[in-house]
Amino acid sequence: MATRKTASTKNDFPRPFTTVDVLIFTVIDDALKVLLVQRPSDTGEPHPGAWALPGGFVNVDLDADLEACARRKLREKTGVASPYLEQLGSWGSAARDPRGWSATHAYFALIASDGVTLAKGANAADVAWFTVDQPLLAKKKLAFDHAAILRAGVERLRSKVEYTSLPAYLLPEPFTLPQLQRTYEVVLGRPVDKSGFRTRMMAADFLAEAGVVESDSNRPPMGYRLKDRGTPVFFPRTFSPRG
Amino acid sequence: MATRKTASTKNDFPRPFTTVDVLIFTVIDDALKVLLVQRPSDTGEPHPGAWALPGGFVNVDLDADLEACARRKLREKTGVASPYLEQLGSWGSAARDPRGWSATHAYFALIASDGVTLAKGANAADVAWFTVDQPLLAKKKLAFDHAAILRAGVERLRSKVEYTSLPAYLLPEPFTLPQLQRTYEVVLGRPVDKSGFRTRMMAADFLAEAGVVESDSNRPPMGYRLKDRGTPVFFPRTFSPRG
DNA sequence: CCAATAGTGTCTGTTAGACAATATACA
DNA sequence: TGTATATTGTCTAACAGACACTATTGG
Repeated sequence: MATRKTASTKNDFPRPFTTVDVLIFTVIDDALKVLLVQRPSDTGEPHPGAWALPGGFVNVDLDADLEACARRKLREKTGVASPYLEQLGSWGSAARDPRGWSATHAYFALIASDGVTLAKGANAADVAWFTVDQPLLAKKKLAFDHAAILRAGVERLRSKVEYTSLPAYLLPEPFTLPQLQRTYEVVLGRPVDKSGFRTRMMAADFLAEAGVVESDSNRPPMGYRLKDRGTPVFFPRTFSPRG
Repeated sequence: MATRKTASTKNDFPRPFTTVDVLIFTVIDDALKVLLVQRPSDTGEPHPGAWALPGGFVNVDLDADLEACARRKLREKTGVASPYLEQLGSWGSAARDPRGWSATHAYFALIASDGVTLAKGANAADVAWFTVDQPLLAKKKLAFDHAAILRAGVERLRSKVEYTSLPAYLLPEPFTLPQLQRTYEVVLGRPVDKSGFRTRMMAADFLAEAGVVESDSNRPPMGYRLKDRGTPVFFPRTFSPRG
């Protein structure tokens, strides 16, 4: 980087805006949800009143790095401090923001819906969960290029759920295997075989028993916690290892 | 994004630098190579004389978007216009560049080594291919955080090679199946079974016959081209489709 | 006919998906 | 004992890895 043609060290050329946006996913009522915020209508900023991903400019004084910035946004909106957080990608162009050349760094977070208190502003309706479904994804109503970013995030999530333990981050601990299976099914949008699912989960060896959990009725299920919340598990893949 | 606290529309706060860096990979002499450029020693810029990834500041006037910027860097260094290009991720922090808060958008490109003419500057040795091996990856000699970016890129490449047709972009067309297999083996760093490899490639149905190719001796192999250079093929994965 | 590489066939252990059976609670 | 959910077991078709074999060229 930084092979500048001029011998000057001033670096006084136009700089794009740098922002961070966060896709915050959870599961509520057997549906995948994403957090959106409504943009202000009275400040002269772009896309007044439109729904957008939570995010904003990198604060050079507050944010040590991009991920810290993403965590700050998440904390400000949900109060959640320790989510699963992954970088999704970046989107930058001259056209995406009417104020000028801008580049956003998108992250996506997976959190459990319990214990989340949405941070409302003056307007009580300016932060809300939206169900991730065709209407939301097809609708072009989101601010900026946030619809495209959301589509990319959902695609990435669905893709990774096929071979990782990511859905476990969408549930409060302890959770049961039937709950986890339902979460997989919700994200994937298709049923999963019970027996194979259990075999797979146990073979991955990432769950620790946490005692039987009480349920509404019938046989009480075993509760589980993640052995290591820090890193998700990857299930075996194609081109399997050989000598 | 852009939920600024002040009602001002001036956006006149400090902006980080925005750069793009490109990991340019190819295969030469049965070894994976990456292109590095040597930083100038006489302009007062950071890391003088150190090797670095090709890249630099986004030019708000020249670059319509981030990918266009990456393509420009690639073209300037190699003359290659149509590589496989994929976004790798972004790295941004207050500390990574001594000149101030900066964020770089990293891309990685796969190109065939034939027909590449390295763009040399005044110093003929300032652009060169480096073999991607333990010495290079372990050495902390690269400028900025480029060693970390390189490690991430190699990891991503190795990972995706397990289940995609990416290595095909490292070869000039037409290529033969033995050549392609050798390329897989070079990137993966382990042997691959011939029969299974062929079955897999043919089943993926992404190669078009391009006539028998002459070789040094022995039985001449069939040459192939990609049916669609635009999109790589993904081989089947875990959690295979069910009704 | 031999050597060298290209390409195909076969065998077998493993596994994922489908589905059946059992276990454990409450009413 | 009945019912609903949790959990485990079984059966089988498909497939991947290992390895052997055939094909085609040049010498």
